[in-house]
Amino acid sequence: MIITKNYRDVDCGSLRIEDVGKTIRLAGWIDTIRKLGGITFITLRDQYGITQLVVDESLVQNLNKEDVVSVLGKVVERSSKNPNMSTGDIEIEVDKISILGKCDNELPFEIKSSQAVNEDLRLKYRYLDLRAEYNQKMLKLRSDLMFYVRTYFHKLGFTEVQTPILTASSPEGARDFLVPSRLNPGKFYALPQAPQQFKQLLMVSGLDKYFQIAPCFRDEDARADRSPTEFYQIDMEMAFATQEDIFIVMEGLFKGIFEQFAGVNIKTPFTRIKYEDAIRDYCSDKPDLRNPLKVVDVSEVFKNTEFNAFKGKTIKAIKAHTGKMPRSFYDKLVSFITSREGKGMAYLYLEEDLTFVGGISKFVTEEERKSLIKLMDINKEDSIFFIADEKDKAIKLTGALRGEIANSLGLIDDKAYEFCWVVDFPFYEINDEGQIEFSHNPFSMPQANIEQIEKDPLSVKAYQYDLVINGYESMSGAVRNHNPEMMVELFKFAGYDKSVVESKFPALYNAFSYGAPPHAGAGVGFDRIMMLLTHNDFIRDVIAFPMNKNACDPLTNAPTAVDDKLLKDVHIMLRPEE
RNA sequence: GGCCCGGUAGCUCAGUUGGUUAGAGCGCCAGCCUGUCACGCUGGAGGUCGAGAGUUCGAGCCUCUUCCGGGUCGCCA
Repeated sequence: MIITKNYRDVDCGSLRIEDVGKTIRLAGWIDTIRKLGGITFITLRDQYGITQLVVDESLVQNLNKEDVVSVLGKVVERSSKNPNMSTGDIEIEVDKISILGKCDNELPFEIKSSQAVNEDLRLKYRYLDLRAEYNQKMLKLRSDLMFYVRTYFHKLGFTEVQTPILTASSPEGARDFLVPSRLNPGKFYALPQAPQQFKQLLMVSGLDKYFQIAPCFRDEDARADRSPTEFYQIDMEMAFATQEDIFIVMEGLFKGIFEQFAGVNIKTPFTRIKYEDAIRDYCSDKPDLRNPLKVVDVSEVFKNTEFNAFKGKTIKAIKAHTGKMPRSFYDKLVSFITSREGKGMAYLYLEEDLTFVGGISKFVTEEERKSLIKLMDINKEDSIFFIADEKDKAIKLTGALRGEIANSLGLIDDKAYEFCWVVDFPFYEINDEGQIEFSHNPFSMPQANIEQIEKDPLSVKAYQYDLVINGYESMSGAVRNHNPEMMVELFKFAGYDKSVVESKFPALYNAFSYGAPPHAGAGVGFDRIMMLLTHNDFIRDVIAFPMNKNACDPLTNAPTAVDDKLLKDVHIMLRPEE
């Protein structure tokens, strides 16, 4: 490691007992000042650590916490050592203190405990927030992770390519961020949602293996685990590759990352779950496999029910060993469901004598009771939770309920990592208007030929895969369709004619008719990996300068209004809000 | 855009049924203190209770409007 030496000889984390006797200079921020009458202890902090200074009363006038200072002194052995500090065996007897940068203002919050502070204030003073030890570690981890990823792909012979930031708006996917063109009045660039088309063009260009740690931009609303504006993606693509080739490369990457940075053993190959099985067993296409609960469809059991809420509905059930629980336990789950616009949640509890009590027990016939116990393998002191609704909604609500039940029963080991591939996504789906549309993206390769697709489009799967870690979709990819004629046919089933393909994706469509290799690839959410490694549920906590929920940056005040002249340059006139 | 939660000292929060001068911990300032390491002890300063309107003899507390922040659904790979 290099350390600059104009203001200091060593950093604040490296002095040890064997340095005793040296005269030395240190520089850093004043972390704490503890005055004990004639003697004062100061801790000096930099990125690398903390060193204690012993200072005479005469030298500490005018010193504040967070002043940046350079000190000259002698390393001495402490009379009372601190085993919790790496530099705890020694301290510096200070002869001279020079102030390099004064901290005149009272701090808006205490740096050590900034994690507890209102996020908006932390973001406004992000440079102070970042001084905290946990944030210094986060920045270092991000850097080390980036380096690890680059090294991994370089070792495998991948080539990193920078693709454009100002590009064309694409009609699929999320809302684009637009940039007006000064030289082309009335026209706009779009920031890329992902380098998707460019990396496929690189395959046509003859690049065998591409990767990039790419900024991606999507103008959609934020979530705790979703950045509202921009995020980084580990983007990769390989020519002459199949789904299996991608899995081998990416399993190696994830195994390496989690073994190196989380210190856990990762077994490969990862579990694979078909999309339809994930929906059946977990009511989710991104199942958290740390959660042991499974879903059972019990619509058949209740096909003759007299219970109004169940009549004619898709009924999903989850069994969990709860023991006797107070009414409030179930009420909380019911309100969890109703807050998601579910009609409710029914439940039953199985007593020692295997009779149902509570909830909807009086509506359950003897025949239904027996079928349920058999079908769901229910034992005494289990609860069963039911969601009854239209099919899609029942699946959505049950998926969420499965997580909520596990959380409230403490069934999830928050230090564990569970990986699974979700594969065989459907190529098409049917929308609310009864029309066939692409379910994922139209450029993935179907697992069928055109004749088969024509017979039953909705049954066709795509070579489309996600990697799910602890319920987070952490990677998504596909084998791409590199055959332009087939692509035109596939668009036809979704109601688009050839001209749509040609006009919406001109570069890709044209390129594919100049000799395109079969290719496949993936994109990994870099920030999501950071969240998983740090066991953090908030994406803004793993980004150096994040924006808030409303896509504003309290530090720079972005976005800002601009001078009329600048607007004129780019041919823009603002329309007043209603 | 919908729903839920929050906004009281620099920070984190408490504040009862609407009732006297709105409190605590941390931080800050001052004094004491020579082995602390979240130092300790004593004292002090510090408030437009997010904003506006209403109800009331009286509002931090009730009602309405509005602004700001967070979570979530919609949206989003």
